[in-house]
Amino acid sequence: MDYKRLIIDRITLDGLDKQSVYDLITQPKDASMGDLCIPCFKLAKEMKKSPMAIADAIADSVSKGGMIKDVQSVAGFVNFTFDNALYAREVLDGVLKAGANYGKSDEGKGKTVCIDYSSVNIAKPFHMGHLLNTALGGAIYRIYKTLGYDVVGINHLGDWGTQFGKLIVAYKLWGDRNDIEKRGVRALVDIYVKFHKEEEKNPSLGDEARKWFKAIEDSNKEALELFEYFKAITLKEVDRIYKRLNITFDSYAGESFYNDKMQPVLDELTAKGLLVESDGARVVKFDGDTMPPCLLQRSDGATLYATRDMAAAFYRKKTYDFYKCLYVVAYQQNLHFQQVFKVLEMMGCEWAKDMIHVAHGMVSLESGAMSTREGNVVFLEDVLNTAVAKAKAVIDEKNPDLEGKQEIAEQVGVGAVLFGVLYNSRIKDMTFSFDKVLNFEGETGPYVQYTFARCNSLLEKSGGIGEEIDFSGLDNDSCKAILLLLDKYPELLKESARKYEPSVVTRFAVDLSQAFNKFYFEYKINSEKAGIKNARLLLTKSVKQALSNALGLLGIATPAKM
RNA sequence: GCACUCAUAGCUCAAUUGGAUAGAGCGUUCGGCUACGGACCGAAAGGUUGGGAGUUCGAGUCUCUUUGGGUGCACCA
Repeated sequence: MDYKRLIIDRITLDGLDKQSVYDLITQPKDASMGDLCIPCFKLAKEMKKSPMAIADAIADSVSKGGMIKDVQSVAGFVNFTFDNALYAREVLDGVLKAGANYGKSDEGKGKTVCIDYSSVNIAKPFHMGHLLNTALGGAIYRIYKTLGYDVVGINHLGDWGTQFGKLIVAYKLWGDRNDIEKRGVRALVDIYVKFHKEEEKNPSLGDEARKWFKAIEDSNKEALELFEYFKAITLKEVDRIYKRLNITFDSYAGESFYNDKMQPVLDELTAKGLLVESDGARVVKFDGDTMPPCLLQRSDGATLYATRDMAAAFYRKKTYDFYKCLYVVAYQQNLHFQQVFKVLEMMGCEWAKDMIHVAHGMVSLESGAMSTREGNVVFLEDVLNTAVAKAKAVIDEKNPDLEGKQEIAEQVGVGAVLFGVLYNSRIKDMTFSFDKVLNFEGETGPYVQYTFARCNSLLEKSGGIGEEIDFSGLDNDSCKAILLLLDKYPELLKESARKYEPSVVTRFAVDLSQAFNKFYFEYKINSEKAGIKNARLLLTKSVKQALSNALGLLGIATPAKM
């Protein structure tokens, strides 16, 4: 229900621009002030009256009754208070009728959003940095889908470049097929690290690597076979991780996919006179040197990262005709995307404005920045496994007779890790530590899951929700706080999408859990008489539903018991 | 050097985008199990929002400046 509209309709004051008043309506910071308010300060200029006088006049003109129980003018604010019982019925009805669809919208109908995320590098470990990226992309993917957009999840595989030459050399020197079959990417990483160590002593290895990469480009049979083999090994492992994280993609078109799609881009740039030679290489320069030039072709004719992204942009526009194309990539690459987007704009692509770099912070270790070459990485799988083991230990201690312990431990452990990386604004850097990941108390995934299980348990033990409902059982501050949160959820989802910030959803889940747990301790539910009990059960059921919807968007499971 | 970005409680972070007395969690101290699930709840302590100036009815939020951290600046991705 649109309560803002309701308020507007009740105001009978003349000479008021109702639309601008509508836009001013907001929730007071302090709930004791009321449920919605109009700060009148902005109206003061046009109306040439003091904010206090305007607030007084508006408040006086409002007819109370029904949903609007009270109106107060305080220091330039008009504060509206709802009738708690009516409001409760309205909100709970909305949540429960919609069920799993609560929060859904059709604002994205007919619009396609491409999301480039995860973009794993072949033969490199999937570490905590990738998790932040992947979890963000996956959540944004689901949030946009919920808002009615057609979403295309793209895993822009890092499956091209000289590192494959290096890997082939390393494999031929030290590779052990059995070991690779057994340990997968870890075995590849080991020989990759070894290559870089040996290369320092023996620089000719680098030439050898370049030779092998050229062989891949020339479709040499042996080189191509090994290349495909490394790719298969990596994808198998990565798919296993995606499955645990509830991540899916609609396209795996990566760097190698664009090999034959770059020349047309270079041709067009040349035709438009944008591509110029500089020190033997070809670049696009920017007016007034606002940015360093964008390098698109090396002096030896080879293409670069930016060239591939240009080709990918054109391909995506042509294939999907996107409304927006998001790149979930760490802020390290700010300049790169600014350059690529600007070049597109200079080429006359009006859709360049729809390209958005959703930048996020970087994950480092306490021992410094992560580096595959130096072997300073924490494999995500180890993190997940450790978290699951901890969850299992906690279950063994608190709930030893629980059925399906292993599966629930998986849901709780993985949920804790996912929740942890999605809790802060995406731009924040994070230093990974096991202590943080293994904390299951406070603002964490397990806390929210626990609250969900608690709701579930209450409903299970209630013996069902009867017909008789007395909403006065919800007429208290604790319930009110819950209702306000539930009511706000659809709006929060839109905010989350607009800002590309899954943390809005994560924080909602925590806020709602905190509000419910407070209520739970202050009031009895199942031991109350029927009318009150049923009203509180409806509230419980709504909270359970909202938590489930929110965690679902984050890719986190909701075990009924834990 | 230039560009981007961050700075809020001891620590990790919020703050409805310019609104009312800046809020949570962790940690610390104290309290609550005869459990509708203690992975919980309550209370206390903890702040010159890095510093300075400005814009206005009002600034953690906008502008300028300054300090400190992170990142990036040509043939890697």
